[in-house]
Formats: sequence, C-alpha cells, structure tokens
Amino acid sequence: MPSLTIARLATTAGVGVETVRFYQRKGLMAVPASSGAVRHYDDADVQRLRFIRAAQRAGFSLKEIAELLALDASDDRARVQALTRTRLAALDAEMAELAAAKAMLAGLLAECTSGKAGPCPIIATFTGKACH
Amino acid sequence: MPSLTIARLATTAGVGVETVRFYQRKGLMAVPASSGAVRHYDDADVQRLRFIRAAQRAGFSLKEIAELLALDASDDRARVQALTRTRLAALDAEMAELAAAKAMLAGLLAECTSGKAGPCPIIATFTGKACH
DNA sequence: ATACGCTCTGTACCGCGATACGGAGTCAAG
DNA sequence: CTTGACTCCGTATCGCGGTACAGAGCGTAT
Repeated sequence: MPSLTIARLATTAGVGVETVRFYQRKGLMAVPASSGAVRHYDDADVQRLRFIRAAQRAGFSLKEIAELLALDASDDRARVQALTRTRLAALDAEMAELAAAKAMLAGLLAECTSGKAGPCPIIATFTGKACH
Repeated sequence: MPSLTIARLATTAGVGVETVRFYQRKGLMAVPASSGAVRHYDDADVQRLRFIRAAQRAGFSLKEIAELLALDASDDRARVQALTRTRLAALDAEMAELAAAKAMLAGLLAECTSGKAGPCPIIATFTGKACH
C-alpha cells in the first residue's frame, strides 16, 4: 500500500503542500487519522486532488467541487447534470464577453496601427461616451 | 459648469460611491482640491469613470487601466498598442481554456443524460487519471 | 436654528484561491 | 545521538476588486 507523505502527495498531484492543507481546511479532503504524528496518504488522495484540479480546469469553483465530490459518493446524476448545465451556461456567458472584448480590441488595434492621424482610437473608445 | 457631488457622480457613471473613493485611493482618479469641505466633480470625472468601466469590460485590470489613463495624456500609441496586444493574447488564451472546458462538459453532459448505466461519466472523468 | 441627509476620513471586512511563516515536534540517516 | 529535512498547527498575508461602517463635519430646506 503506497503511503505518501504530504510533500510526496502534493508533488505527485502537482500542487503545493500548503494547497493540500488549504483543501483540508476547506473540507475538500479529509485529514487522514493516521496513527502517529505524521499523516500518510494514498492513491485515493492523489485521485481526489486530481479530481479537484480537473474540475477546476472545467471552471468549477471550490464550493461547487465540494458538492461534486459529495455527489461522487451519493450517485445523484440529476444533480451533477444540473451543476454541469449551470457551469456550461456560465462558460457561454464568459465566452461571449471575452469574444466581444476581443472583437473590440482587435478592431481598435487594427485601426490604431493603420497609422492615421488624430487621437489614438483605442484611448478614444474608452474615453468616448457612446462605446456600445 | 456642472458640479456634481460624489453621489451624483457615482450614479451618473453607474458605480457606487465607495467605488469612486476606492479608485481615488488606487490613483485611478484624482481627488479634486475643491475649496470647502465637500468636493465637486464635473464631466471629466464622469468620463474618467466611464473610461475605467469600458476598459474593464475589455478585460484590462485596474493596474493596466491606470497605465492607459496615464497614456491618455502622453499620447504614446506604441505603448497603448503593446498593452492591447498583450490583452488580446490573454483573451485568446482564456477563450481557448473556456472552449476546452465547454467542449468537455458538453460532451460529458450528453453522455451522462443519454441514460447509460454505470458510473456518471462526468464524475468519472474528474476521478479518472487519463483526463486529457 | 435645527434637523436631516449627504460628505469626508479612516479602517475593517468580503470572497476567492491560495501562499507564507513561526515554532514545535518527529523521523531517518550518518 | 545529533543533525537536517520534513511535518504539524495556527495564524497572517497576498492580490484582486470592491463593500461596509463608524464618527465627525458640512450644507440646505424648513
């Protein structure tokens, strides 16, 4: 049975030691009740950390991840799907915002670099009142 | 000459009074040295607040906005363009991340709702080690 | 002239996700 | 049996973008 110290657990999962403790404090991970003063971790803990990182990459907050982890045990697919749909909607909204920002900046940059006279169009846009 | 109190300035620009003061503390806005105890603001301040909000919508941080505001005076288009290009690159990176997350979640959601047996694919993906 | 509402100043706090640090304990190798 | 690396625990700090609140001052309508 692979028994890891917290440092080995952390590096295996690609996070910092302090981050592991932080997750423990947040209730995302249990603190193993190992005999003796030094705790020992195993593959399940590595998996759990990887779960957290993977879910984070999908945009879930730590709070949502806590719920997903609880759901992992209780097999409530409807709830998981609801969380996922909410996250997808949020992702769509964020992407739309980013796309709008990108389109605006790209246009302004082109305009600004095309060397016309007058005030910088980028600055002018932020300054102007009618910036849609 | 339109002379606004801080509350009218704030509501005109669509922010909170505390936010105006916060921006003043951050150096994004000057504190007007008006005679008497109560400060008075004008259209230039409204414009400045709108500038900040517009630049924020484009994804700039308050720090970057401070530089843009400084550049507004000093007309250094090259620097403005550099900041804009950096921001565009960051936007691209963020969009790519969001797109990846979205694709993953959308796929998993479809798989999960299509009612197969076994463990929930969404949970399984976060749990599994080979999550690309 | 006084009551009410707004302003000013300073400081504290929020949520988020970590990160740092001090002091004490523990464990294994040399 | 000492040294050095690591652990544990608690608390503090960071960066970001605000938000809140207390206590004092000001200014205007009645």
